[in-house]
Amino acid sequence: MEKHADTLRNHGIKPSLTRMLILSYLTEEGSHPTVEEIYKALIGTIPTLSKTTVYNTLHLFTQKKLARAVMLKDQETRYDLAAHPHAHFQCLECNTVYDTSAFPQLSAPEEFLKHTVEDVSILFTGLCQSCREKSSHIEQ
Amino acid sequence: MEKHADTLRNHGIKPSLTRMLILSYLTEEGSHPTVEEIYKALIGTIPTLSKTTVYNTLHLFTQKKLARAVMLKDQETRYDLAAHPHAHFQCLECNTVYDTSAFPQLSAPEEFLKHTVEDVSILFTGLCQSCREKSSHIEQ
DNA sequence: TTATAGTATTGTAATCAATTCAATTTTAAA
DNA sequence: TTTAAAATTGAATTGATTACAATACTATAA
Ligand SMILES: [Mn+2]
Ligand SMILES: [Mn+2]
Ligand SMILES: [Zn+2]
Ligand SMILES: [Zn+2]
Repeated sequence: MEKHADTLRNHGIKPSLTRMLILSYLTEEGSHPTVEEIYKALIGTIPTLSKTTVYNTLHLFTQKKLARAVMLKDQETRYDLAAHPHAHFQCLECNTVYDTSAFPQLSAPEEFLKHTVEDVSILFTGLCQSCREKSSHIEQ
Repeated sequence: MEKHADTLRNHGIKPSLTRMLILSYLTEEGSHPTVEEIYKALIGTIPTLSKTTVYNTLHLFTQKKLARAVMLKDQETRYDLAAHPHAHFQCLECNTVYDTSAFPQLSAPEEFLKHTVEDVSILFTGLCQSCREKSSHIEQ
């Protein structure tokens, strides 16, 4: 838990209990959680927790480059820690999101060199292995 | 106009006037328009146009691979023709979206080979040239 | 300790893009 | 023309997000 307090301080965020628990959830529990998921996961531990606080905290984390909003084919915003940049694959059938361990090698387009590129998001979409096997089992 | 009718037919879409005008707008007018923008642009020409029809049409175009929903840091979904796949750069200051002429060379992550990848989205974000020049002019 | 100011958290109301759905209109085939 | 299917409409609703004012908490100075 002190580890999370340090992480917060390192990003210029004062470590409150709520903030530590949200960081803890992002670090150890669910992957790419929504505000709703985080709220439901923590309301047992922090009975006074407000959904607005979860929104506020994630905005703060994002601003301080501790977390980032993942770009996915979803209506609800999903969040990820910013520490290890990586690409995503999202299955359009079951909506599962898979991570890459490393960031894919990407040659920057010359046309964008005149701009100041701060970040890159890469999302692969398609049918995941599990869904493909299921559907090939159904269609004889 | 007959060109757009052909394009629609080639994608298995029956060419109605509304659909041709929406395709025309995507092709010739604004870049990465929202539903709202398309609606406002066409309501003069089709006074009975419903926003629901614009939503329906864009969903149909997307399903038939004629258009695609562009993934951007925006609350409103923006649309693009699917014909020429390309990456985007979005300025976080002025929100302008720039296109690449070609799709950046991207080595597919091995971890995703077991899935069936159907599409890839690439978004660069940062500060565009114009905004950078403006801000460097202000700060002496 | 107490007062005070700044920060964090809360809860309600409002916003707004997107969807639902039943009614209506249009189109094309019989 | 009749009829069925497809396309379009518009009102109501959903649901994520934001705005905002009230309350609670924290830290520091008197
Ligand atoms: Mn991830
Ligand atoms: Mn584009
Ligand atoms: Zn799947
Ligand atoms: Zn800009």
